[in-house]
Amino acid sequence: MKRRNTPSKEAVLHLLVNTGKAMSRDAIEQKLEVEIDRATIYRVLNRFCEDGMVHKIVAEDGKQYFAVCIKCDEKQIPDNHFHFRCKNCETIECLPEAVQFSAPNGYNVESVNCVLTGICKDCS
Amino acid sequence: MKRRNTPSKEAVLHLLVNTGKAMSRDAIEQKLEVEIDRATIYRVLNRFCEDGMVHKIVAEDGKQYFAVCIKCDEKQIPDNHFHFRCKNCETIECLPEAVQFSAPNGYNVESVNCVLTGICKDCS
DNA sequence: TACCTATTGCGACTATTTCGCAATAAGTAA
DNA sequence: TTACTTATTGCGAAATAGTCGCAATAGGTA
Repeated sequence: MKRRNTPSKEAVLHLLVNTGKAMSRDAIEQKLEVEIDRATIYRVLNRFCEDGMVHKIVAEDGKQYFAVCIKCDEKQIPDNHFHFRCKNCETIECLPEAVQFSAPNGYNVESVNCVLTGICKDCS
Repeated sequence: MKRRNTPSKEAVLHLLVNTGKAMSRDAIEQKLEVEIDRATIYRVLNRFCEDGMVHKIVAEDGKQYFAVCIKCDEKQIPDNHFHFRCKNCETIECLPEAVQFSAPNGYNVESVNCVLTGICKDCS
């Protein structure tokens, strides 16, 4: 299953890189200058996740948010950092702080999904 | 808006207390002996949340889970502890460990939603 | 240039959660 | 007990997010 370069992939990736925050499919679709189908956006994003270029967070609103995290490569578990979701500007950003936890004996943690919700620096 | 006692409320609350884990509306509906409407279950659960008897977690699957947390009263922010979601038995439980974080300056955290996903003690 | 197949767009579909409205019933007071 | 107020319920409809199958399109390679 070799990947191919397409305008859709490039547009979505550029948008994520430029924004620097985690975005929902909805936000991505609105900010895109090209028009891309809903299903395609999801497929592109999920492919990015599979390839480790992007990570996915699920916020308190139950929606998926996708972000290119610059520091991902440096860590073993890529997305074990906190995320901050601003209720005002509706964005999610990756916080530099890593999530510290020690699961009880017998619990095997495979992934971490930590979102702090509130008002961000720019909005307060 | 005074609350009234109804069989539906009692049934849902008893189930949550007996189970001791966080349950989705789906799981609640299946385990209930009485038949209660979907919408009613949601309304009952959300009322419990408003009253501080129950807290809500959103997991990586985007679904809402509700739990009576015994230790809630002892803390200021009620649900700032980790949750563990088992991919095998499909349950979510409250872990005793509190979430430690320090948001950057200017960020105002109002709520915390931290879910660790993996295989729980009973399933591994 | 031709070919293989990854990718796209479209439409339909599932699942979760919410909402409006009329009917029911819990709590209170007479 | 009876009457009354209104919180609560059930039902149907609807909003929203995300997925899937299929035919058409278009990268990449030979």
